[in-house]
Amino acid sequence: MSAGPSTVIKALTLLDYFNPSRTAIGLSEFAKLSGYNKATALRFLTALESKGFLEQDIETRIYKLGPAFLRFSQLRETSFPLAEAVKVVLRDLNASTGETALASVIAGENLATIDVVESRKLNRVTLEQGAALPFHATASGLAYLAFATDDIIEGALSRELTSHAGKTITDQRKIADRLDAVRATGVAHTDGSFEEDVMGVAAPYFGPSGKVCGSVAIGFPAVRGTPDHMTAFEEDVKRAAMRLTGLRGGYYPDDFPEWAL
Amino acid sequence: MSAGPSTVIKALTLLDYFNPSRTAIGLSEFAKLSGYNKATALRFLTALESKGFLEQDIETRIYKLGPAFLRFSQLRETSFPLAEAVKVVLRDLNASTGETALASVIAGENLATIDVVESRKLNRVTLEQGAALPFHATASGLAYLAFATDDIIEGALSRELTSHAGKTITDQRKIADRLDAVRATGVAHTDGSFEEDVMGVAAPYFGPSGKVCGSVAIGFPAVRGTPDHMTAFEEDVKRAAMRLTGLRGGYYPDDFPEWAL
DNA sequence: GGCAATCGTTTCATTTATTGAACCGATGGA
DNA sequence: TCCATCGGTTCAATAAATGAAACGATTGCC
Repeated sequence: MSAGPSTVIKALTLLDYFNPSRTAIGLSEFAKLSGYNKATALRFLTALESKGFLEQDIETRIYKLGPAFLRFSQLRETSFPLAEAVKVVLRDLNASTGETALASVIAGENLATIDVVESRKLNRVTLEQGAALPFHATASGLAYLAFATDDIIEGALSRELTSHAGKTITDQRKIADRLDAVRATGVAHTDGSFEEDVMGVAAPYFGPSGKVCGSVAIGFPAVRGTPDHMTAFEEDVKRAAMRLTGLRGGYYPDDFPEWAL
Repeated sequence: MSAGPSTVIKALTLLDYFNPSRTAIGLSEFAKLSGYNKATALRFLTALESKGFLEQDIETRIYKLGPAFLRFSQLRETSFPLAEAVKVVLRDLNASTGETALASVIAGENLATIDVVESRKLNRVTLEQGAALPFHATASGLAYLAFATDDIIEGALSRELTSHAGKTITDQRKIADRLDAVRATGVAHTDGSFEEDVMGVAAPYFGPSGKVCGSVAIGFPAVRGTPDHMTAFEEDVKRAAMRLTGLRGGYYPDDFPEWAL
């Protein structure tokens, strides 16, 4: 059962080691993180750099994400403006709930935050843009997974299920149950599974062929997760996801709980 | 003297076939454009798709640029906000000149438009965002090349120098002369070399290690290229490039004509 | 100031993934 | 109905990826 270890995939995987708190990486660090041989890593890095996907500081020899992303995201947006639609939807979701709103999208094996509109409350949830969201510990991740294909679910859960907080669910069976619940209602909840005293509510949005693309969510301090708030939150989040689905030209899949819309 | 044709580079090169007027490409078209075997192209495409760099419409099987660019450009911007700085600079350049302002950045072997602020005049130059700029026929290209390393210059000029308009310079020696002029003054001009009756003025901007990153430019109808306009335009463009260099945390290289600043 | 660790980089024999012609079934237009 | 073209698959031949070791240059530590 050889998965076909394409060289291209290996090279592109190096980019996944960037995150909001690690924006610059050197050769040796790449080699250590990826487990590749230093020579191999170097060849990948120079290849990526030559196409503008990385940028090497000529003095420190350290690598950063390159200008190609500027170029291609620009290009993608002209033909397929998602970023703008996301911004609008999140602003409204933030306005109606008063909480921090975020949207995520699946890119490869990662669910990545693509935009955040923060709450203006003093006690609020602050998120890093561009961060990867663990599938099993966030509402966004659960909302996405619930409507993903079986092999994606399996792939996501077969990784190590890190415990991020006291209430993180690390049992694969329990997560499967949670996903069933999400499928039934169309929304996902978390309560202290990503960070202590932080709750999340999320709903998936879909693409043109009924394929789930990512999720829309809010995050808020657990103290504000009172029952009456929650029902309002759920409605708002679902509406936001529906709207984004529409703006994206997407369709809900057949197995989506219609009554939940 | 085998150049070592890395598979990774070949795969990433496929992405270069996207442009503002071709935002979706099928397998066979990729194979034809790139000259790769269909099987090879397919393997590259699925690899790119699996990492989110491409997105395949499940019905038409056609490929588009994927969501990974959203993710990584977001990530790049949080640590290194260029897009915003560019927007500000271009708006001011547009305000002071009244003409269409654009910024470009080198990504791999291409000089790509990353942002455009259009003139509000009726008779104006309209540009497509994300388009690749030919080095030899645009002011942006000449401004960049003039301060690039010798091997980049050679690489850029060794490609076929397509004639885009009546006055396009396709003679390599003449272009070298133009580059000398640009080095002396710090600004590049074009007059009808990219499109008839369109003029351009451009200046390079630099990165943290004194390396040229791209250029800032304006494009305008040739009728407005009167001598007094031109001197003002040059000053405005140079100032804009200087500002962008500063915002980017860049430095001018030692061989930059200081009196030109 | 000198020693040691670590950095990025190069080399080269070994291995393994990449390559491409031919083939397949599906789709769609003439 | 036929033919062209689409996306995708197969498999032997081949060419490219690999990794241990070594190199020189910094860097940091005693």
